[in-house]
Amino acid sequence: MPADRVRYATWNVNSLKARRERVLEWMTHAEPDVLCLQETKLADASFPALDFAAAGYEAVHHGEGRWNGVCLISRLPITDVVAGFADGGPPDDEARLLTARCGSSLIVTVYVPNGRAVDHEHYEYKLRWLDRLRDHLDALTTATDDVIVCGDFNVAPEDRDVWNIDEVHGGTHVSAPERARLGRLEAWGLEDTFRRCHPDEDRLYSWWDYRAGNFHKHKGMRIDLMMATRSVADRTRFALIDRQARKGSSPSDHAPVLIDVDAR
DNA sequence: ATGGTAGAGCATCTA
Repeated sequence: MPADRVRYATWNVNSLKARRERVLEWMTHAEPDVLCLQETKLADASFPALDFAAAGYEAVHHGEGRWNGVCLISRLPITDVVAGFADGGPPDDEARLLTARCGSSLIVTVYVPNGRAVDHEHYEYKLRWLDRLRDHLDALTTATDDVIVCGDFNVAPEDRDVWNIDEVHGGTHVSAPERARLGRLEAWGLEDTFRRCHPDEDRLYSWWDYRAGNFHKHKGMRIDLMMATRSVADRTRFALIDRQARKGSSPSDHAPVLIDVDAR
């Protein structure tokens, strides 16, 4: 990785305890400068910070134990760490949001609530959560800053980001209200950098259900996103979903997404 | 055949 570019990656690992060796191995060949993980399913005390330190990375983790959990792993110095929302509202019961400055960029990693079904109470939580995310950004930064908001959004931006719009369980991930929240983040000043690098390609997914052989049938969705402000998006030269990392024994149900950004 | 798998942890919840 030449020093004139910074490589950012995001990966929902579905338990860092189960995926620790696989993540460390992936890092040795993908060589991200900044890696955000979701669904670590770890308490902070169980986070394997030493493994990442030995590989040359600083790390911060925001977890609760059994579910959720997000972390930020970086070769660049990590400062200004904020766990959860900074919007002035009540604390989130669930560990889904972590913000920090890595070098000169503000990195926000998210594990957006799944929603379960559009008529479920959890779906309302998802919509409120996405509203709060925008307020969180307003509280900490502006769209003229170098900001990356990445992670598992549990929303597919467009119909072409889903293998079959009619088969999406419970109608979540593709509903108009969720996409409207994504649109509000875009209106705030964030851009889907992966889509910008691949404007015309379809069937590019980042998640495949473990069940029913969906990965091998390529029945997936693109729900893991690298959103960034214009100053970052304009310098994004490369974007990739690493499907190789979804193969082999004991994979996560998500593939990592990475982008290379030219240095200023 | 209206399910299927995986991870938490030990009955069932979450995705």
